[in-house]
Amino acid sequence: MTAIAPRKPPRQNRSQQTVTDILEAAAHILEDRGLAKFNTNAVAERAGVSIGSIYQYFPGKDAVMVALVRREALRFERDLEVALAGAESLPLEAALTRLVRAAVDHQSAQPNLARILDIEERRLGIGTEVEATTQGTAARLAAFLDQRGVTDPAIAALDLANMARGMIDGALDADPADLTRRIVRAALGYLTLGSQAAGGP
Amino acid sequence: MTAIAPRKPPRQNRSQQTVTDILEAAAHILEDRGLAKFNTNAVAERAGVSIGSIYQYFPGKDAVMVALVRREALRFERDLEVALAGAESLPLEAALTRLVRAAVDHQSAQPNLARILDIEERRLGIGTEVEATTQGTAARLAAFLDQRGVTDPAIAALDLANMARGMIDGALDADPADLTRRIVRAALGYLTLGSQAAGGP
DNA sequence: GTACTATGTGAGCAATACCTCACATTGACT
DNA sequence: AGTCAATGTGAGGTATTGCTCACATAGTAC
Repeated sequence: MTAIAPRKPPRQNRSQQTVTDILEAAAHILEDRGLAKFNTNAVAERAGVSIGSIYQYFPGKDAVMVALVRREALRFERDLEVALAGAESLPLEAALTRLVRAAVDHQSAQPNLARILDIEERRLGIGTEVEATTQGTAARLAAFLDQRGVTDPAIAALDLANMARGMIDGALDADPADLTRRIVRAALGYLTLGSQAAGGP
Repeated sequence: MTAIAPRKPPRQNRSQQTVTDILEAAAHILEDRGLAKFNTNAVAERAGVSIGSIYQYFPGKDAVMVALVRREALRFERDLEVALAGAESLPLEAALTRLVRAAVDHQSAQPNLARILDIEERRLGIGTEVEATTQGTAARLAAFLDQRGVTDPAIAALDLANMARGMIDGALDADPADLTRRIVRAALGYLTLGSQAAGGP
């Protein structure tokens, strides 16, 4: 069928490796030195490639950021999937604990990177392709909540994710002890407490 | 007493007004055009002053940011104080609702500004004077929680603040309806649920 | 008017950033 | 060895930014 077929599958091994190197370098720079030091020259040097190579695989600096956001989002989604594997029969609190622990672990591994990616995701997300990837995670969480009979799974998924993110970001370098349990407590309250609870004097 | 007294009180009216203009311009630029467009030239133009004037009252660009963070933190603290005035006799949920509503209102007024200031506060807070101002708000919240007999008021104050901030930031431009009630539910769960609740099958 | 200080101005410097492009290198295939 | 396309290089163009400093203006006291 292909009238103009490439004569052979062009070896993508090298280039794929270069792309990986660039993303790895970008991640390390963001984690270790912050967003301000994240520039094309630094990334190229850390990756062991020239600046030109970056622009061979990415249309611009922001595209590297987008790729990083997507990669990390996919990894996190995979972690969530693992945490939820076989958790259908667990009681709500136990299942929530597995979810929250996955989130805490993910953010703990590279806290600065995770924070920066959250911020950049918002900045780049206005009208780009980033949202699609991130919404996969939200959809997975919403499905879990739906199984549990939560009234408004989509909104609840968003709220719980934002809640956990906020608490983790703020507490990681302050009071990390028992953080998972604290978050689970709040999540349980959000999910189980009725609209007007605890009114008595 | 004053051996070397200034011969008269130097009129601070003009300069005070210039400082206010600069801060107001900075706030508007951050809210309307984002952190990337926040540069000295833009601030000076928006404020109707020259670039030199900025450097007459601030040692650098970051100092403008710090001043903005402090101003907004003070305003928020004042809002919290108002919300808590006469709330001692209210039941926990009602008092929490007043607190959360104050936070939601504050972030809703200038959501982008609030988000950016949160981020910049963290970036600038490493070793500067910003922390002192922000910790005032946390201390006020901790005192409220202490009155209610909360076990670990300092940590709880931090957790609740981070929780609310995360949920508000994420939901403001998605599902603002009932946001206050949703946050209160999570906060109530955090505060009232025992360490190991809801275990039964 | 004169002197003096406080306040305001903005052209331009130094630094840095993103990105281009003409060129070098590599490696598969003949 | 020779050819060709894919891949890699990095000096430098262009643009922007934070900031300085020599100067102008305004207001007060005499």
